[in-house]
Amino acid sequence: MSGKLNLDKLDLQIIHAMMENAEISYADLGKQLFVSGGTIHVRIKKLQEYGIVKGTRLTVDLKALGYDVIAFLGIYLEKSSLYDSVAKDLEKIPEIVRLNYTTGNYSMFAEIVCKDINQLRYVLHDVVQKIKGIERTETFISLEESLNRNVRVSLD
Amino acid sequence: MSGKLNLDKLDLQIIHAMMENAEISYADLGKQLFVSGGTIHVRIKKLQEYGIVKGTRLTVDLKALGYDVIAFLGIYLEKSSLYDSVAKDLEKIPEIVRLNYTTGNYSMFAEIVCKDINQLRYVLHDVVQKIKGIERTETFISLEESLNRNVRVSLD
DNA sequence: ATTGAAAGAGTCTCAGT
DNA sequence: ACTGAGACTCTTTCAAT
Repeated sequence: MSGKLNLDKLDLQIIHAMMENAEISYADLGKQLFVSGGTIHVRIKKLQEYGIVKGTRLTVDLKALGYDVIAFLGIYLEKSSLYDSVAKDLEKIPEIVRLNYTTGNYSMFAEIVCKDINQLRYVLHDVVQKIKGIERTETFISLEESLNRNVRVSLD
Repeated sequence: MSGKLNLDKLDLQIIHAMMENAEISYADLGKQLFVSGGTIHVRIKKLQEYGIVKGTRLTVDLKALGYDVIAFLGIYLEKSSLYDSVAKDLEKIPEIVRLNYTTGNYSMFAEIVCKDINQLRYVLHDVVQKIKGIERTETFISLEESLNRNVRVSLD
């Protein structure tokens, strides 16, 4: 299921190109890679079937939509065995957009997007802190996002 | 430039729907929202011109592509005035996919994607640690990603 | 501003190689 | 497997409202 499948150079070139520009047409991408648009189509279909290409996601200007606050949460659990249960509770909070189980200081790491500081305070104090199993959290508010990009996949 | 523009309910409904499913056709989205496909098209063009909709991004299964390690870095700077210069150096590292200037313990927060632990060690020790202005870093390796989604934009 | 239809461009399928 | 062409679908434009 997971692990590396047998992807050839063309597969990797397609992924590489589409991670830089997801909107390129099959015909144009084919020209760039010296194959037909039909071949690009077949390969992408295969990559989707394998679950390697999961889909596309709309990227928006959150600030312009009134979402002014991005924050990161370092979460301490009472017992790390509570991860699954806490994760399930955190997933129910729509403002939480990312959640990772991590090594190091914190048991888990979350990212949260809010309209303003008041909403952040509400979510942290009245929702997150009431979840059973969370001991305490540390909040890092983003003052500026300088980078947010796809990883550059190598061709080998 | 930034700040809220005059977006009406339809604009927000379009953004809301496309953040859940970026691949829906204008015709289908129009049916769902009781307007024509042409209207959807005009609105999306406007949202793109305003820079509210920035584009789409391909999402892939990084593990399947051999990128087994996601880590978060808390970065301490010697002086926080060095942010811009350090940010510029970090941007040159292709494995760094995200960078935020933050309040709290760390001066900045980065996300890094690597093929394996060896590559992570190389990037941290031989590249990141050699950047002028970085005092030290703390590394949080993700053992599991339980959530990675778009924020759910509200319709008001 | 929105519509509906026509033109243009892209995706998808398939027979041939 | 890849190609090229045809069928199909989607995007884009535009005259009318």
